[in-house]
Amino acid sequence: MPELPEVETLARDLRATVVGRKVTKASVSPDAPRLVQEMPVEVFEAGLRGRRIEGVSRRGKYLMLALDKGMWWVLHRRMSGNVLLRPVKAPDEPYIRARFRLDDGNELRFVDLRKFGTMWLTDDPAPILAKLGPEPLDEAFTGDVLRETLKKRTTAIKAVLLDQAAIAGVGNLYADEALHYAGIHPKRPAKSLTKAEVGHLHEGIVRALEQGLANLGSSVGNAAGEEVSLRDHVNLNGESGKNQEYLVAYGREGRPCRTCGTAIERMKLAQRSAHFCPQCQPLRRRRKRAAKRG
DNA sequence: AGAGTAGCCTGTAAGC
DNA sequence: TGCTTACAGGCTACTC
Repeated sequence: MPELPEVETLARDLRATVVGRKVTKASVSPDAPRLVQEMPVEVFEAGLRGRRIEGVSRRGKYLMLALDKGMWWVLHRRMSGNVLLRPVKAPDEPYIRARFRLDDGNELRFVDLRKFGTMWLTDDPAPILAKLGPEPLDEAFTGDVLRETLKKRTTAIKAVLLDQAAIAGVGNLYADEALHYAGIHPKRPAKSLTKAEVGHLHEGIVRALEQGLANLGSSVGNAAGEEVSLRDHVNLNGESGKNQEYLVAYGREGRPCRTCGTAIERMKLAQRSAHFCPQCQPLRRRRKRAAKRG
């Protein structure tokens, strides 16, 4: 699913391909009535027409395209949203919810099986992004910053990692990965983490996200060998990422922990599946020696 | 105010 | 075999 590494990969691909291009036509499918936010679809389509893309950035899981005339095109992929860059004449993929013709013979296609994706056209993106917490890959995001956030929270650490107001851009997959790297059980109350554990978690978050980014994202739901698979994240050219091959926790239920060989377990937490190693990520501190009985 | 959860959405897979 | 149900999950809106 698109989290920080997947959205950042998309932002980088777009920066290399569509900056300087002009949108000559925008059309949103009538079967995606929730795609455009806060304005009628016709206003959105007319507002994008003729706009030049001047820059591409990312905040949390939001993709931001800076347009001329001070406008911003903001996009959130949610669960199954993908952006593809294709020649106008290329055959359609299934589930195209909107298309944006460019002035070079290509078009951007927003493909979204589950229709959770959202877009805005605005002269001020700040309200859309207002609740987001710090960017985990910024230098300003330190172990101390994370410790300040966690010390007030009584809920499970994994629920906090999923809270975009606590840390922007971490979702279910990278939260499981970060907790595994840190050796922390997903159910541990956030405020119960020691200073050392918060340090390990900080390192785990950065490590999980940077590895995902280096591998151009995780594509866990796509059928192997399918050229353009649309059940999960694909990049601008339609290819899957590679990070699913390197995951240590997410989606590995029943398979051996890469550290100790114990079977990875799955549990329900905060209405999400949480994957963890019961040996490397114990809920309670293990006794140093087995208790003697009798 | 923090915590917990229904609902949005559709294809796949498990269960009867 | 064919139908029903559960599941995947980012985020908002809602309740307690």
